[in-house]
Amino acid sequence: MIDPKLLRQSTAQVATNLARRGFEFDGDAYLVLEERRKALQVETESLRSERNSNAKNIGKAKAQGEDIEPLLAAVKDLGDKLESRESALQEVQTALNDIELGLPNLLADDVPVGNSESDNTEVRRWGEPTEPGFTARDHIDLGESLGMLDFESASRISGARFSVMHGPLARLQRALIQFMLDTHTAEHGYQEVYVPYLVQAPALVGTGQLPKFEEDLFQTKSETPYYLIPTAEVPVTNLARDAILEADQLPSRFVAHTPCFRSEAGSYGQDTRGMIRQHQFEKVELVQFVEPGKSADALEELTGHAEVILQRLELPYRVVTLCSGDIGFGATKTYDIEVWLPGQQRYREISSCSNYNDYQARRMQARWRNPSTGRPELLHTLNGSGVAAGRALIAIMENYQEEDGSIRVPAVLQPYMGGLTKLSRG
RNA sequence: GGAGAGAUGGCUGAGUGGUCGAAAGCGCUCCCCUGCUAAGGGAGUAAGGGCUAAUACCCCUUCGAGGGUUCGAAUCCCUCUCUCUCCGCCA
Repeated sequence: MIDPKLLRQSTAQVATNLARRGFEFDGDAYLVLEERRKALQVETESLRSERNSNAKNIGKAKAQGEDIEPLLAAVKDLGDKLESRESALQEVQTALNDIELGLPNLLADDVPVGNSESDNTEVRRWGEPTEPGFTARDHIDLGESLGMLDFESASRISGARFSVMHGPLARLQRALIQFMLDTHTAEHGYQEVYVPYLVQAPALVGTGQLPKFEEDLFQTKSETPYYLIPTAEVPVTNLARDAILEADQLPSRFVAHTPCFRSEAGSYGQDTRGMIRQHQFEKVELVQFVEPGKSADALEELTGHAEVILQRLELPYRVVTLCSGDIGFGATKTYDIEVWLPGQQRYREISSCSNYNDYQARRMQARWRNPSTGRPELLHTLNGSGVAAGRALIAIMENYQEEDGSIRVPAVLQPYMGGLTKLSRG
């Protein structure tokens, strides 16, 4: 959520910033509502104040044994009047809140303007695109011919956009997850957390998936409705909900491995084959809570933590800054890390690292106590994949393939594979 | 799933219709006192919102959540959620 004060004091600037995203914010309509809110709130509160002092006087009079009938008469129609103002105020506040929850975050100044993925700007590259010296096969071809990737069973069980992995390949994904968790906890200062995979609506409102993107989520039919998490960002970031962290607790870094569930509504026709875009995938997620003012640096650092994983896996990648038209709803700035996939002859997203500044914190009331003011203030939240396990698995398969269709195991993962150095048929 | 108990400020815990945003204690902050330490004395110490140039006043809201009764609710009524204890079931 954007600071409501900023919204009403600098409406035009906000609208200009949001326009870079192609988001149209009707500032005038907002200000009309805001004026009504102010008038109604001032009126409502003064009526309440009047009622309170009357009630106090009645109490005093009664205690002294005086006749309270005239006082009661004087207060008679106050209740009705107050009630009508309260409900009018409530209505306006709900309308304002709906608008505010529907606004994307303000963009950082250095986010490039653009309309689509093609306008993202490359920041750096690491490694050279793998040249196997033969025609590279894609992960589907490789996995199926190894007998380790089984889309047929998956579709029989669950339909499209699921996969079944067998034996060493399934283990390789587990190895990857272990390796990533170990690296982030031992070397990057993250604390591992285990979190619920089913969450309730307020958690998703907090991180920004709701109310606007409900169609991307799976929901249970239970008596209390739950949503399956689309990312660990949701439960992990909500750890700070309604909290006031002390200054010495910041920065606070968490890492979690969870499955992620996405309905992928609207993605039909894209990446329909293979493991690139599925309803269920595994991800290791990094989340940070930091002091405001330090989040820009923290984003660089967090992105670096994700990059380390790819470097250790010796997977070529590049980092791009998402442009204003491609960046996510709640982010103020996002770096995508794209890994080279020889089977597709292009870079594909494997991690997305975002700074949300106080956008999520405001929705969640996630605060810290600023020692210089002594007051609770909103903190800043960041998150990034560190990295998506399913896609990392694809990247390993395609980048480590041999001409005979076998797949070498990256050196850093071999200890997690019981010393196995190669995935091969039979 | 069954039975019972409970939810109050950073913590413990009082408060069953009025001056209660809330006793007392602990903790914390500041001041005083005291060779040092220990002890002692005093003052302060919730959050959100409105108004505002203001983190100054003033006002509103909040005692698990939501509704209701009332001139007035932490206190009475209803619904829900969560926590704890015991039983059952289970990984």
